[in-house]
Amino acid sequence: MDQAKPSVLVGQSGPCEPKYSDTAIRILDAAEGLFVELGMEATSLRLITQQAGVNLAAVNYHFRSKDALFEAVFLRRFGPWATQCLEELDALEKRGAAGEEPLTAEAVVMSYVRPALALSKDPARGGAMFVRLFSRVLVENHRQLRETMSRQYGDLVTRYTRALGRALPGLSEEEVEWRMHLGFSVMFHAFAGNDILKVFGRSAVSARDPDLIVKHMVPFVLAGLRSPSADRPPGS
Amino acid sequence: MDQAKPSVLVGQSGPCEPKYSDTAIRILDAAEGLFVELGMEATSLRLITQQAGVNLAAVNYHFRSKDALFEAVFLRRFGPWATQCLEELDALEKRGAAGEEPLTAEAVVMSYVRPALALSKDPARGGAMFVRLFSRVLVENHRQLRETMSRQYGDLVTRYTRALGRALPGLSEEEVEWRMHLGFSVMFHAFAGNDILKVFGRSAVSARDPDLIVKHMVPFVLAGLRSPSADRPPGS
DNA sequence: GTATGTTTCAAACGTGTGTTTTAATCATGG
DNA sequence: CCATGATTAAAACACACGTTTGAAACATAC
Repeated sequence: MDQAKPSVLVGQSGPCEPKYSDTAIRILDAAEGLFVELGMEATSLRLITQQAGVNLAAVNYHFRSKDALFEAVFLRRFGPWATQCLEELDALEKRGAAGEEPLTAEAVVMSYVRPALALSKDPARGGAMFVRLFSRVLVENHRQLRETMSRQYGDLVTRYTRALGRALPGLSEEEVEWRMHLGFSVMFHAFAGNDILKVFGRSAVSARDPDLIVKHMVPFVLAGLRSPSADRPPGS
Repeated sequence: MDQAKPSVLVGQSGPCEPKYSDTAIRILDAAEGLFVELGMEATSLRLITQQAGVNLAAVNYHFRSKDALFEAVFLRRFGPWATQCLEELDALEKRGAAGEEPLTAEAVVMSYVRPALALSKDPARGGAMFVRLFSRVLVENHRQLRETMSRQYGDLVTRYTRALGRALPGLSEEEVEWRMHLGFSVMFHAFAGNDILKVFGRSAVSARDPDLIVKHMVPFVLAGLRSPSADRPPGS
């Protein structure tokens, strides 16, 4: 009855990276670029398979469906990034607990900027594709993916919120979450190059050089994170 | 040969609001909500017309095509917003030139936040739809719309950049553009509720109350805008 | 009331979609 | 060498899409 599937399914037992066959990888690579450029809905399987140089049916054979393919494309990049972030955060908290380093907001920010920057510079791992894909996920409504994310990586955001709260004492939990939300937003959309100026044709700024992005973005975000509490009226 | 069209076309002579028939308005309203919720590609004309309670062919009659409909949906909101922004900016620069008020970064920011806030609170003019739509436009690739925008509203961004440059003396033009880019990004995505926490299921923050958004977002953005130049090394 | 221009409606058109099917091909161990 | 399972390939499937058509309904003015 049930067909025998190769069972390289994505969500089986936590953040382990599934092994993919050669054709599966070619599909993932082609799909990644097209999803980023055109969006999931506007990208057809025929375009993907054509660009990947594989047969159309290969998508439904190696992945289950187009939706599952999208999830696989996304999680292939997100998994390693999340892992690196958690490692950085571990080290950070350990040094903080040992009293070696006071756990600043800058350290917390850099603990997720650094992995993203590393990814951006490594074409073998997708380059800047990941952040651009992520920024699409933030705006579009991928219900299935959202479930997977909250099930599999829910504690990541919890831990980051806690760390940021410790780095920014004197803020209510609500304010910490707001700043986390704002800060993360800036980072992803800046990396992705979602530029207002671009919409108006004046795309002078949106040089895609990741180092340049970090140079301007990190100080901006840090200043925002460290700004005085909005809860208290001006006098404090 | 050429069919006689009702000629309610969008881009004819600058930011004038075209008059729409009743059915055209119902289509625009229905399409707006669906485009925001599902994205342009995932929204079918059949869904739009069904929700609007009009015949399928009405879309291609009143608007020329689905693409033209999207442009009309967007520009219906963007036009008034841009006009209000330019008025605020005019007043601001006049007061600045007269020496009554020194043209601060806060004033510049508020000159585009205030119109957006006003729109957000006015259900008759789409409420928060506009910002959410805009945040989609920032991410998706609507080539045609981009042309219209740069042709019709190109000077808006030029003027804002100039004003912000004056409000933030001592920054290179490049840095001003970066901060403008980052600041606008935060605003639109914050208003649109594109929340990282939401992706992970932890959507504690994303209350859609516009006042709350402004309360947290504006100080964050202002702090970023006013942060010391990233061009100069720490000592200055 | 008839003529005219505008708007609605149901139906169909052609195309492209994601997916399935069935057979062919390949690799590999007995 | 053949049998078995995994992978590829070509073709077709059913369906939804944006768009077009041609006639009906409506309004308005003569």
